Amino acid sequence: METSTSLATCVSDSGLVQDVFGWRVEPLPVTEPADRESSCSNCHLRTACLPGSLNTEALADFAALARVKRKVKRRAALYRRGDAFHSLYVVRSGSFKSVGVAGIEQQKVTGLYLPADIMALDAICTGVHGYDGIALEDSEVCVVPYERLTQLTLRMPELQSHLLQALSGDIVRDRGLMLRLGSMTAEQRVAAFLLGLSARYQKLGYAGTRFSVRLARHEMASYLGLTVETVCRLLRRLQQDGAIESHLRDMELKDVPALRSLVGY
Amino acid sequence: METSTSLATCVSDSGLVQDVFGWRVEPLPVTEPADRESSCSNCHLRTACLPGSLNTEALADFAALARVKRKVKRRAALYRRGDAFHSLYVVRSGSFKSVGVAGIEQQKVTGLYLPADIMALDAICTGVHGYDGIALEDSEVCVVPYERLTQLTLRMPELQSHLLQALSGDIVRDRGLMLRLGSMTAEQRVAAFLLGLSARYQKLGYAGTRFSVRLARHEMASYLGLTVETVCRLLRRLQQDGAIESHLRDMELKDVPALRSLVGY
DNA sequence: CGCACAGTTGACTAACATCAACGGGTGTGG
DNA sequence: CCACACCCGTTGATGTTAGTCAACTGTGCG
Repeated sequence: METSTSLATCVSDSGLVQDVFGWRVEPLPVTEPADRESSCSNCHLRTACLPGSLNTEALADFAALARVKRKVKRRAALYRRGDAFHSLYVVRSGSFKSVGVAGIEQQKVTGLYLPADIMALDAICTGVHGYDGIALEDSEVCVVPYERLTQLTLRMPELQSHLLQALSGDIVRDRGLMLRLGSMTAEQRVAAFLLGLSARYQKLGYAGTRFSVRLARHEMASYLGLTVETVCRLLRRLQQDGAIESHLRDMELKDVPALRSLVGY
Repeated sequence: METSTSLATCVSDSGLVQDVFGWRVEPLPVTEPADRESSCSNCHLRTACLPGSLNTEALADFAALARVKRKVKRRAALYRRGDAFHSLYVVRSGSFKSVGVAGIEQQKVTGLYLPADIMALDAICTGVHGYDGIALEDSEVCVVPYERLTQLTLRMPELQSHLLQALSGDIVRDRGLMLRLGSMTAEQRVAAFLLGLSARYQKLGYAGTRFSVRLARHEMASYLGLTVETVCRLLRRLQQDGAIESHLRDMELKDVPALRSLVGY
């Protein structure tokens, strides 16, 4: 059971798919059509999502395209490194991490995906998934078949524009993280990570000062290019300084300006 | 004068535009139409470039779109952080770096662009350039107006596909660098950087074992998140170990397997 | 209830940054 | 064309940061 639901990310209730305990599990075999009426038109994430501000008829077309949903249990894989790429995935509820390999069997967390984030954009260029996509909690995604999407975008300039923006946005985010990892101290990285998460949650309509980091300490460390111990120590230091309150994965930002000044903005 | 032309990157001979010495120079005021006949159809970079394998008539359309070239003198800016985004740029000859700010007036090199690379993809999502694009030598780019490009892609599925792949490829590269910066030692970063450059030059048809790093030491250091001194020391170490031969910006990879094993592949 | 693992803390170490100094190449101005 | 200055590149000595090793506690799950 996940520790807390302080974030209330509408985790789907009925888990239909069995998962296996542990890190090495098979990807779920097949996609499953959605029985419930869950079109894009009545999705609370719509404005933040790919269809964005499409008009109603265009929205219907897109909704038909993204009709198939898929549930993924905690720790299960949505896709695996090496799998053939066929679809993009939009996080509908829950959260995911992307995991790559760095060096000899060194796993490294390369991305964190929250609701409305698009996964597998990096696989477009090669046709093969370059990273594992692992659910951090019981989650659900909208499956967007890529071939059909690119056909649809030809008819819908706005959608094409959105897709290009999404890809570009990913580049911006990656490059921002690069800047961070390259030339920031460990403390700055941690602070920047928390501020970044806060901003993303705010965009989703949450408060942004209280949230749950869905990553475990070692995942967080991997993501930031640090060790578990230093992450731990730095969180404690930030807490002692009164900048945050942290208990396991629950975070509360108590002094955002202090965090900002740490990062240098 | 640039130190060497060991790479023979067909730098255009006649410099029409005056540049100003130093780091802070004005962006070139206007684009200039190409007088010479320099269509995509007879460009030696074509297969590696955006149009890729378009058929002849489609190629003509694209060539018309990208007809305008622009020369940029060494150290001059193709665009500046904050400039409105209107066009993508494909490097035709020469090379560029993208420079961002990290913290308080800390400049950081975030990208290195060689011939056939597309610049400013990150600006699509915001409509504003997020980084300075600075020529590392006298260079030339093809100007690709973004609005017109997105209109053209609607008629040309292949081109749309190429564009999406290019964007996705950028994500892959960024993420690869992230993996590097995050969890590699300084020596590994340097080795990985050299191997990466080698691969890119090979794709352009060069040998890949002898090339000129167009970045100065401090730029290289910035790009890799290190200091000038450590980059220096590590290059020396690699040279002592017989893995490379380096004289200023001229590099020769003498033992690629050794470099690979350092990085862990 | 107990095991396994996540999280935390402390002592020590290695890696990299910082500070300082110097040769040499490059670009500029005389 | 030459001289000077500046910056690039390099090297050594020292300092600080974060990684490593080890031990312990807390938590969740079987």
